[in-house]
Amino acid sequence: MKELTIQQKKVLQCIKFYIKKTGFPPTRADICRELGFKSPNAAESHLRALEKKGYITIENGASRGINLTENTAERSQTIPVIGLVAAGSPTLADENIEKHIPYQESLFLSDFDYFLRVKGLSMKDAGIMEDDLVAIKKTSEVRNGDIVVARIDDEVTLKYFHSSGNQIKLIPANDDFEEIYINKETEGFFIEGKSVGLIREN
Amino acid sequence: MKELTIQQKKVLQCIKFYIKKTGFPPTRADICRELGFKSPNAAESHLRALEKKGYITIENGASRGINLTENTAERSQTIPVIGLVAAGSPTLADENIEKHIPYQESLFLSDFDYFLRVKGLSMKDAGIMEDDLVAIKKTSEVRNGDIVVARIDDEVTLKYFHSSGNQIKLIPANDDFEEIYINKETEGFFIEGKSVGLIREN
DNA sequence: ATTTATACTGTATATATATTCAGTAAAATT
DNA sequence: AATTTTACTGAATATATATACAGTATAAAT
Repeated sequence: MKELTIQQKKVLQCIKFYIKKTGFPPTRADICRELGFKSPNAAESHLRALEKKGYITIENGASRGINLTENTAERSQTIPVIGLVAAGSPTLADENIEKHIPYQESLFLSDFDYFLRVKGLSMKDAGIMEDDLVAIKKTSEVRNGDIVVARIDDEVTLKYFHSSGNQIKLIPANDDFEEIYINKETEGFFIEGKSVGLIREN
Repeated sequence: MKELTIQQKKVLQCIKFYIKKTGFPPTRADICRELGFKSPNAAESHLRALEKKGYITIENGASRGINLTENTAERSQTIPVIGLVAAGSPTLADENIEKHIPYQESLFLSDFDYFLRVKGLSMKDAGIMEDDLVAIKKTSEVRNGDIVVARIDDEVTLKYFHSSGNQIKLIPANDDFEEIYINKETEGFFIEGKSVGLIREN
């Protein structure tokens, strides 16, 4: 889908927010009020741009006849599932996203940013099995004992985190795997986030 | 909430359907068209009745200003979480329900009836840890290799299922636990359901 | 260099829409 | 028995709303 401009994004967000708040879409005048426009035509032309780019449909002649496209509506309520690939970091770039699954607040105790699809059994003894979806919160603030997503150059792994002084240990939960020792200042080392939950689809 | 008449239910259904179809609520005229009324006042008075009974709210003066009440929208049903207690079966009786958590369709591949809070580590090697929530589908149709909720008299356990001929084996996923052998016709033996997914809240 | 898209203000207007008023009639409540 | 609620038709209307038209100005694409 074609990229939106900053203003168009604002208008789209405004529509979503208005629907969430009131249960029905805004009028041109409502959008102007929310975003500070002084002419209804400002809203009108943004709406036509959003329509042209496929983010909404407009029923001509109908009041509040704005309908969020399936993609548009979903994107606000779904969480991406990202594959844990050996090379490449788990970014939210489209090519890394397996699929989207419905999101609900308070599914876990903490909020989170994406699901990571687990490959391999290096965290087996922590009850994390192949193909499990681990809920990841993007943060570099982690504590000893946390299960973290760590990146070393292009390799991304899920391990227990333990730091003492300047040294960091990445500890697997499986005797068949080796511990990884890194220095805090090591180039290419980065903590992507930490696990805050898990879903197994069986 | 006060009971609705047949006609009022029809109008409410009509509103829900219209929103699902178009993305925005209907006008009085739209409702008339859908339900065959010849006067917009027919819709108007039904709407006011629905408002009075608390099923919708109406923003006065706004076109299509109908908002389904939270209860009415019913989109996020909740699913009970049941504790796996040594004595007593996981029924949906209130005293066994820990809490309710929001439910989302298609969270797992199969639908399910409740979550079971896991106690103990008898299924550790299957990646099922203490306090995990196992999504259970109530059924007695299970296959070899399924993880099932089995009841033997008053004891409820989560185990791998394996039957051959008349004999059933309940196999733990932890060497510290023993396999359980039962005859199909054993009194007090019952398959409550099977696992179709798992959530770990961390 | 020219066209197209973005990003608005400002005015005008046909019509889409909510809403009131006047009735009729049957069913349910009080 | 009297009142309220339900369930409409039918007409009227103020206004909420989409939308076209006339501009201005800058940025991006061709």
